[in-house]
Amino acid sequence: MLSARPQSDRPHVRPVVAPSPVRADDEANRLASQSIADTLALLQATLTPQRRIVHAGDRIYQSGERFGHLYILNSGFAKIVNLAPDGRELVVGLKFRGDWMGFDGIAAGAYACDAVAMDTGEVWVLRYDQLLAACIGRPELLKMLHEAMSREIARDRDSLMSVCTLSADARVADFLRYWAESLARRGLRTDQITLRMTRAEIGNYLGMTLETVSRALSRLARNQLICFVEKGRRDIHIPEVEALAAFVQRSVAPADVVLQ
Amino acid sequence: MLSARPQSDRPHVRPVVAPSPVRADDEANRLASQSIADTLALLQATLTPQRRIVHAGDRIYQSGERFGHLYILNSGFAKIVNLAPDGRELVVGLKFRGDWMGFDGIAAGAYACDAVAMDTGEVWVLRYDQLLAACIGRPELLKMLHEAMSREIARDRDSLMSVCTLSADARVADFLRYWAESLARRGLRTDQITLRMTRAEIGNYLGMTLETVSRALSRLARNQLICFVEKGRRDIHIPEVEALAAFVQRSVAPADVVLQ
DNA sequence: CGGGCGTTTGAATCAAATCAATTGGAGTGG
DNA sequence: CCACTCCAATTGATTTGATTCAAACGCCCG
Repeated sequence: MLSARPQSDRPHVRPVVAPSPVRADDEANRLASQSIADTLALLQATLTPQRRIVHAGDRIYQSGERFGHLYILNSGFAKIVNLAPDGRELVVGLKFRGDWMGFDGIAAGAYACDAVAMDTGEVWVLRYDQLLAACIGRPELLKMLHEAMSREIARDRDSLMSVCTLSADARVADFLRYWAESLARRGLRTDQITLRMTRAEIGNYLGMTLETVSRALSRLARNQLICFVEKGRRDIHIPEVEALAAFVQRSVAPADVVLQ
Repeated sequence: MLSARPQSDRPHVRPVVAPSPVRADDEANRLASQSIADTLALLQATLTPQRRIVHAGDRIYQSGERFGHLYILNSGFAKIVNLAPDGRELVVGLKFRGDWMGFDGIAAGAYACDAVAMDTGEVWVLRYDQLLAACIGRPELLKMLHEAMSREIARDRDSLMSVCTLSADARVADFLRYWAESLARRGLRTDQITLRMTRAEIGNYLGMTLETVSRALSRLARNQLICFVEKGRRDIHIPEVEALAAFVQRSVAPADVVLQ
């Protein structure tokens, strides 16, 4: 567990000062943010979806419920919880502004998961049949729908990749990176994020126990990749998102770079 | 691994039903098989897809390649391999007759994975734009497409569930169960299956090492849940698929039922 | 026949789970 | 305001399941 001296071989701990105020990614994020806004605007214009305010803990839809609607998060955060018939439950996805929910119900005619709000927010409700009807003659709507489904498939595979190939520390780092990146793409600040999940939930999402999550976070903090913001350990400050990505990379690569 | 806490001690211990020669599942499988055949027939009738013969090891599409086509397996087996920029690679999906491939490319405009044939088979190639055009005015075609994407999303989540909540032994058992079930749904015999993957590949798919796969198989064989067919350890005989499912269930549940 | 690969199995090691104790903040009620 | 509980989180000690390292076997094929 305790290995090589830290200080020397830690090129990633750069001074907290932002290197350059405008990075290449910033433009990409601006575009992504705009794209999400455009999507929402188009939906609103063509379908005038029903709006629904949700609060932390509210179920947007539930496993077993008859499929009929798709949902889009206009604000807030949500988690997707997969339920096995035997009682196992697992957080299989996190949703942010502009994300779609409910695709899993199309094939079976009933939802296979619960979608649970993690914060106060607004959900737009679309009747699936109306959406399909609206898609006829509006190719951009269909394109949008397919892209959302495609993104979900690609994202799920990345999750699988993460749990199958990364160590616990790297998985937690990757989780934080993913969360921060998701915020960045929506034009939100990423230097300080508020996790809306307990350690137990994070662990459930990442396939590890809550103690392991806690230890991993402590190690990341010890190595300056993150730091906790004053009272409570829910708010996390990330000086450099790139440093987290770099850490994940190194943990995969040959080297023996380990957290102290 | 982690204990995806069973929410309560729900006694789901269903009795091991006496194996009647004609099970309820048989009818479901016949229907599923018919549905796959219908799908293929419809596609052929409306789009006359290009047919392509592939052999084990052939790439159906490759990561990075510009997206433009969707692929449907008419016969044979294929695996989907996700590639991370850092070189990690992971089998994230298995495909059987009637399965679609290439959805992951829609959003990004380029495929994110390799699709690799594991056997000689036939792939149908559809131009995505033609498919979309054909969907206008043929709702059943669009329905079919969406159901395929939905199924993939649901399946990916089940995979995640498997790697996150099951022990190595249970994961291997669940893998065999899934493979057998996939064959059953296509009207193929399931009592004896030929794995088209090495232990290393299985391990990669399940997030464990090849040695662990080998040990798990040995334990399953020792407990009569499977047995190897004469020469070579590629062919596996599964006396009762339900027994594998039951084993997975038990390994999740409280009890201390463990393989010898 | 011999080489190469895939597989099996054993022994040692290690990362993460489990068990257990403690802290600390948030909320409640006297 | 403090005493109290409750629950999330941290941290340490220990156990355990899986990986790693290593050796040997069996099958296929030139």
